[in-house]
Amino acid sequence: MRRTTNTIDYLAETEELARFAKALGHPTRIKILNYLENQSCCFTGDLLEVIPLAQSTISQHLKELKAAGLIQGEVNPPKIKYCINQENWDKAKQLFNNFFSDRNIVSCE
Amino acid sequence: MRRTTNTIDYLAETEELARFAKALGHPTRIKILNYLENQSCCFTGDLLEVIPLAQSTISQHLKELKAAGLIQGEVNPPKIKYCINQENWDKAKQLFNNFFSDRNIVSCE
DNA sequence: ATTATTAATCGTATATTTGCGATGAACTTA
DNA sequence: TAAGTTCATCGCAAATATACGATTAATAAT
Repeated sequence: MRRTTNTIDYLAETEELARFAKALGHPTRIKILNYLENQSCCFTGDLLEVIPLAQSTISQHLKELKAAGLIQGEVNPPKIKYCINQENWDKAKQLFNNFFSDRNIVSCE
Repeated sequence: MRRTTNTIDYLAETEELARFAKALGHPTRIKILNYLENQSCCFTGDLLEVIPLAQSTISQHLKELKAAGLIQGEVNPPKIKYCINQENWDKAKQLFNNFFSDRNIVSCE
């Protein structure tokens, strides 16, 4: 990409919200998170039974969710147990909540 | 992409949420929406003063937000007045709210 | 009619995302 | 030690996203 021109200064909150939103921006990842919301935790193998994608593809989605901080993995040899990262989950919840609540409805011009 | 193998069947709600999230997944679009939340409406020109990107780039971001249903444009020659689409805004708010609230916290395994 | 203003769209370049199969790493079990 | 299980990572292909400048379209003002 040719963004040589500018490095834009966004508010930290703006970037954080965008990062969370981006992580949520794929139906497979929503489905994974919905699964985790109900199961509290899961292993990659569980997801393979629920989502018809290659193991490597699901692993990549998990990696992204982990990078965004929404989930965390805990080794439980030979498996890895994935859970929602409650701290960041709450942070994301807060950010989205604020975002949708800040609306200041006034008549236009 | 090589997704010849499967067309995955997601819940309508899942796809809808992912679509909204994807639209929010870029700091420029968050900034635009934050601007609209406070101003109620704006013209593309207003945004050019606030965001150091080319006019065509901002126009593209507006197009995406419009495609996601989060904003709407009303011709106000020779300008175009953009506002938040309240109906879909509320729908998105509801979807995110449900998503973050559905968490069923139980001990693991 | 001509010019100015505003914003969309086109064409292009590059980066990122999504997906797969194959392979590798870590640990268990036989 | 050898084979099995589980998951990450690599390498690749194709699609999509991001950004820009140039152009076009629509309307207003002169």
